Amino acid sequence: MRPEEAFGKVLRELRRKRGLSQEKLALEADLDRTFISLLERGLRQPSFSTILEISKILGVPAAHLVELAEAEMKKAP
Amino acid sequence: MRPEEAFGKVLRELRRKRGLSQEKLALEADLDRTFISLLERGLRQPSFSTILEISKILGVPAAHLVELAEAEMKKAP
DNA sequence: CTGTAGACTCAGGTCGACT
DNA sequence: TAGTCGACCTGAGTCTACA
Repeated sequence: MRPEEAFGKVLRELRRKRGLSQEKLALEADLDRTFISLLERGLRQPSFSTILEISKILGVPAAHLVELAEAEMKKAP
Repeated sequence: MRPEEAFGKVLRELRRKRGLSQEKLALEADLDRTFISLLERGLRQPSFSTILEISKILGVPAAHLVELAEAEMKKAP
């Protein structure tokens, strides 16, 4: 599983767990809604600061987001 | 402290602790030496996959790298 | 609410050369 | 060994619009 896919999967799971729409998340993270869509589908990858922004809104440390993505990648290398 | 600076600081510390030159790190991480230089000085920020590559060579989980950078940012917000 | 597409800007990342 | 410069190319991130 590629990094973008792993990140996208984790992002979608956490966002839904928070009951947030892509639009709401995008708005609060100061990003574009279409970009969140691309990220979740693994078609784009985030930069470091984007990871920080998103994790901030999701209410988890960025390290945790990354940890989940890494774990996801190890499932199906 | 901006994200790029925090990441750069942590990167430089870990790299030196490993006794690696920028060039060696760049070579193994499949990146450019000048880009490592820019990263360490906080003039550029890494993408997600770049964080993964670098942490792999440094022998730490990417989550740990991010964690250290986050901690660095909290020192002087 | 989300996926998608086109067009756009700017920064991520490369490369060669010089200090 | 590391910093820097200039040119270059790709991809991160935006915006509008439509299904």
